[in-house]
Amino acid sequence: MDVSHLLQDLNDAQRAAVTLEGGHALILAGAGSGKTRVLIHRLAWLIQVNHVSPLGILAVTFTNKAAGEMRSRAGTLLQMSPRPLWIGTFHGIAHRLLRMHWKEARLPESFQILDSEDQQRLLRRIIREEGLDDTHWPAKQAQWFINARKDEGERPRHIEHLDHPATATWAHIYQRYEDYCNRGGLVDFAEILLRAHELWLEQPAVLDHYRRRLQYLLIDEFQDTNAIQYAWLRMLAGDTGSMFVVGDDDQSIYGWRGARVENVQSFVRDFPAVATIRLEQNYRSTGTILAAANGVIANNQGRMGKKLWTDGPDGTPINLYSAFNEQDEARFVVEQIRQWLDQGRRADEVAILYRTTAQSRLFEEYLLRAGIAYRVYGGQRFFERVEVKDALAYLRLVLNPNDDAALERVINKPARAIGDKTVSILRLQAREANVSLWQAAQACIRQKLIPPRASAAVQEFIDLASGMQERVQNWTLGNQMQAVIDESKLATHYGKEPRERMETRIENLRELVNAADAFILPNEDADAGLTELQSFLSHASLEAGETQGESWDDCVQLMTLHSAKGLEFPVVFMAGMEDGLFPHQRSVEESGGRLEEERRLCYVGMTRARKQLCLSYAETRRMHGAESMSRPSRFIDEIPADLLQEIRPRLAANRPYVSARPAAAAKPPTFKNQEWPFKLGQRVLHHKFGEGTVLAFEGSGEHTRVQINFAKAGSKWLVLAYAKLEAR
DNA sequence: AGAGAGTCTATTTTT
DNA sequence: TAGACTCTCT
Repeated sequence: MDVSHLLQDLNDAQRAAVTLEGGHALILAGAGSGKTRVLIHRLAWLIQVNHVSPLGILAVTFTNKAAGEMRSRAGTLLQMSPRPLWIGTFHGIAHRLLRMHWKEARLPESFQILDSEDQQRLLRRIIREEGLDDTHWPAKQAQWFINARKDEGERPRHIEHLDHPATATWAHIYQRYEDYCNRGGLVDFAEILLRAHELWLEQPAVLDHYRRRLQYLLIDEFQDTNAIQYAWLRMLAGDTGSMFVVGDDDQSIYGWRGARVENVQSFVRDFPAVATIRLEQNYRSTGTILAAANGVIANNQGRMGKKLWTDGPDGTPINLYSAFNEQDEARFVVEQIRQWLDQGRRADEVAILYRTTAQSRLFEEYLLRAGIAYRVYGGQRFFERVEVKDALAYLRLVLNPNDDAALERVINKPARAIGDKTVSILRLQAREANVSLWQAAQACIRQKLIPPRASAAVQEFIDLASGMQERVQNWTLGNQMQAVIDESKLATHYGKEPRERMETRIENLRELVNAADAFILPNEDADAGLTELQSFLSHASLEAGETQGESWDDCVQLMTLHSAKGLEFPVVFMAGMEDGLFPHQRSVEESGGRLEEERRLCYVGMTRARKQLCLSYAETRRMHGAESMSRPSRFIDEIPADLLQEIRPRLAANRPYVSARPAAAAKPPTFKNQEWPFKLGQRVLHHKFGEGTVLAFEGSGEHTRVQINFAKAGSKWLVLAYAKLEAR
């Protein structure tokens, strides 16, 4: 067979990686070095050259998006259906294992997945139920504690230092939470991984089956694996499996949620004869951008070592803008984008990256005002919307009435006179008898433990749910969804909200029915023995859907530095480059390599840019309602100075104090007071805001601002130099 | 049950 | 400062 297509267009290092003979491999793949390409070509190489059965390969990624891309690219390259390949996220694959081996994993067949919101609600309830004060014991922290333990593979019984009172309490909450989950057949995200690990630990026969079958393991973004994921991989590989691991220690930015860069080093230690290959040639950025990024990351200790290079052009210098405040920064960035667009370039070639989500707001404001289309990454996803989750909760009850999380969510939604009082009696009963709320509810009615009125209401709810269960059983998913929404009368619940809010909710429910209608049971889920309903619900939790269904085309991209990982843009703005914001204060204060992680984040951000990179910072920023001054990010100092070019506006905004920084560029001509082109009270015309009256001037020289009362837009302060006012 | 007042908190996010 | 959240009162 001709396999030249597998090696064409690969550089030497890439080729070496793809064609490695057996054994284990660590591919240290720098940003933009063709990492995904190597992974996919390796996969194809195994099949087409080494004649490995597609069934013998497991490829693991972190996000559904990455898994999807890998699947489709593999299909294209191999010219075959990627169906038999096991490609998926850690969670997706672990989930599949649990579905196939629910008995061995000691789970009920219809176990449900709790997303983090469900988990947090459940925890809040447990904490209150335990009589703990939830200001001292916040659910969020409990969630953090439990997930961190699970990520380390620890059950409550494993937790030591029970003599430490706080830890003892958290462990106790963990235990109670576990009881709840087991009772209702509920599994959170961390639990999926932990269970899958325990499944193999406790069922040698199952492990043996998969060890024999999956001999070739390809892992993407290895630097993001946590302890349990690594343990799971090691277990699967055993002594015979072959690991092909791709990652970049310099792009490890998820330490705060349990990722262990050390796994990269451990890998080399734990597996024999690991071949290490570095991919350092970069196909994305200009020489200048790479030199700058290299300069920054070089300040980190204990790296595996890697230096990106390109045989492309050096490109333009990195721009640096020192803004007076955050408003000025946003104004500047948007104006730069305007200029870019005026050159006839596309908006979707531009990204604005920032450290914290809150920073997006100002940019949105200014973009909106400038009439430039934009898209903000992150935010609420479809299957996480309240109304969608409410409707799904009913569906979950249809599948498994013991799902306490679902029952609690909707038992009084819409209001059916089942108040807190009643529900807490149910909880108490459930806890005492160690049964689910559903069972407890029936017991309470039978034993007359709740007053007659409430009892009737609860009975009504039980009838509703079991009625749904019976009737809906053999219907199509879409009809089930519709029936559940109709019969629950959820719409009446939202009916009381403001009109606009209500309409979107109803619209989303309609969309949910459409999604159910359009849902096709994936083959792998069918193979795992899932019903359509089970599969749909699992999908809703494991891939909560796109953030926004909005159009994707030709918008300026706004996102945090974290969510920019893996993406690239011709033009990148990194905003808020201030010490305290980036690196974030919390990371500076905390020990444990947090600062180095911030530096890696900076490295990730910079290497997103293909042609142009522009950094900006504000000397003063309004945060949490207070004005604060800060100095430029230390990361800026780490960029070789000759690569930076400071951008000065023709006229800067008003500065209340003199910057200590030396001005790099010569100052452009400035206005003097006498040269004000307008008089107070004069009528002026603005291209956007229309006609108005000059109310005041502020500042002088290049800082001159002018206040104008516009007939339509109201009163505004504008920087004179930018306002382009016309006298009337 | 719902409005309105008061309180608290503010890093990053996927599954 | 603003938004989410809780509590209180009707």
